[in-house]
Amino acid sequence: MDRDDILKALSHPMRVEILSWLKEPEAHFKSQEHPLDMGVCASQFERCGLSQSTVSAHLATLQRAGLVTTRRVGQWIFYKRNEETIRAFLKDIGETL
Amino acid sequence: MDRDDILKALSHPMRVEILSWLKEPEAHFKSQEHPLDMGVCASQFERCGLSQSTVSAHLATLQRAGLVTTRRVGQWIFYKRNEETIRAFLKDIGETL
DNA sequence: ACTCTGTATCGTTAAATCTCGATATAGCGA
DNA sequence: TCGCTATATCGAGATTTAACGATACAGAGT
Repeated sequence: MDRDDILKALSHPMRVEILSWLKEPEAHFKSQEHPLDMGVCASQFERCGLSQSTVSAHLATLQRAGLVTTRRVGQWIFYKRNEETIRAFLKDIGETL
Repeated sequence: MDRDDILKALSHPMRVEILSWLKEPEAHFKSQEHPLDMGVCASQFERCGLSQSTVSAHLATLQRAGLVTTRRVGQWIFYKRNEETIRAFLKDIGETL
């Protein structure tokens, strides 16, 4: 849990929004072959209007910061919030600020 | 209270550290003519090793985000945490993430 | 082996950020 | 008014970031 890395990751509104969407996948991501509790398929995030490569880069940034975890299933990669890291970060930032 | 602006302001470690220092001014800023509860004099922050102009820019960023307030007294400008905004931000980010 | 789909990576361009020294501005005091 | 101190702003260079299209890679199915 690197606070600076996480704050950098959160410094782009789209990445914050992605994390927020992942709190309630069923509310924000409708049609997906696999059950949503496996995670959300990467391509689903293109609904934000950015290109596939840009979305991929944002997801990679979130993963490097430890805010999401990924799981490959066949040709798909599913993204989930990393609740543990997120909780640790919120605790840390709450004590620091 | 603009969450995106605040997150951008917090995306530089030095600015987070400045806010942290301001939690306990007496612990981090020793000799100052005026009482520390007026705020901390801008020049005090140069102890971080950055140049005067760079420190000034960081302080301006924090102020634009509403994280600190300033008060001019004579030729000095005193910086204080804006506890209200900080609290509001922590509440907001805790609910968003 | 070939193709299709999903995702990552590359290369590039534009814009933003960080840092500095130099300069400008503002207020104090002689 | 002049000089001194504190702070802000300017201009420039270096680095980072964001975005895109194109391409590479990986897995599934034919």
